Amino acid sequence: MIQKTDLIITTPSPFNFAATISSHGWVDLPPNYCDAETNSMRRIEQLSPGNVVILQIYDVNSDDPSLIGVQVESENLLLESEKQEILHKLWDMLRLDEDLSEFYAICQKRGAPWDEMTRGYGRILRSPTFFEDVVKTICTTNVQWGGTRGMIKRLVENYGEPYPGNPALRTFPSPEVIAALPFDEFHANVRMGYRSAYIHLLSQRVVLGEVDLEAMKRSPLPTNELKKELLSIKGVGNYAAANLLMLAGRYDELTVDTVFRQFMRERYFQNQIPTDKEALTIYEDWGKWKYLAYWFEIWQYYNNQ
DNA sequence: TTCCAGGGGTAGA
DNA sequence: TCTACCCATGGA
Repeated sequence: MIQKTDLIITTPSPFNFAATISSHGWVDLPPNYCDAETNSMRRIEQLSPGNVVILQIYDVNSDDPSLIGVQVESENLLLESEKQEILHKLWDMLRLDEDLSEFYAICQKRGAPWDEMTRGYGRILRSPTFFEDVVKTICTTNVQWGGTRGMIKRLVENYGEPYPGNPALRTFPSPEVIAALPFDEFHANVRMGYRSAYIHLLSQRVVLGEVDLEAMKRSPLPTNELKKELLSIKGVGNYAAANLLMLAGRYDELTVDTVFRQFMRERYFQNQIPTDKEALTIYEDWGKWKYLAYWFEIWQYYNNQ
């Protein structure tokens, strides 16, 4: 018997749900699904006791952006602890605990167009586990976006836990599931090229306790030291480490990739190709907020074209 | 068919 | 720290 449970999250102000779910491509990578028409997001998630549920996350009222609704579809009536787990995970995914007041104050002082940022922009969607964020980031390297989507889709379809009411809907696979697979089988099914070895190895190291990704996400270490830890993960280089720092809530590094280089060339260098060093000087005075400044500019640039 | 993508690992300077 | 070379995969 399908159960539906409605939950409400009251967010800190300012918050902009639409800007958060469309903040980057993560909303289009399974087990996340974007419904552009209703401006909502769906996610298939496994809870601690093992239950797989469907989360439909939406704006309760566009006039009151501080309220987020969550409709949970499940096979069994939800326990109170499961409701709390869902709220906790969504709080983390939407980064509702991040204090952006210092950044907003700088944007306000700079005036237009930066002051628009203070209308709740800058909370960039992430996954409930850092493992999922690391795997997805590795699958964005040296591949076009369509390729990334294909890899993650195959990973979820092959190895995610199915939702009982519709086995086509699956969760993001856990490191335990991936680590237990024979590598050849995993490699053949996910078709991630050389990335599959990195992800299989990472899963094994997580299961063996050799890498604690959740501790990295919440590490008190200075950014440069945390970056070294991230770079020690095979498959994570400069671009991926910068993306993961951003996902861990640190904005002092920029993701130098083909998107960054093309944007900088068009926006700041009159279509002449700058060196990476030259391009990086553009956001230097944003200090620990570099990535959010870059994110806002590129988000505006491609949404207004 | 060839090219190359939201790069990274490794070896060798 | 920098450079050269190789790396699977699939879309264009």
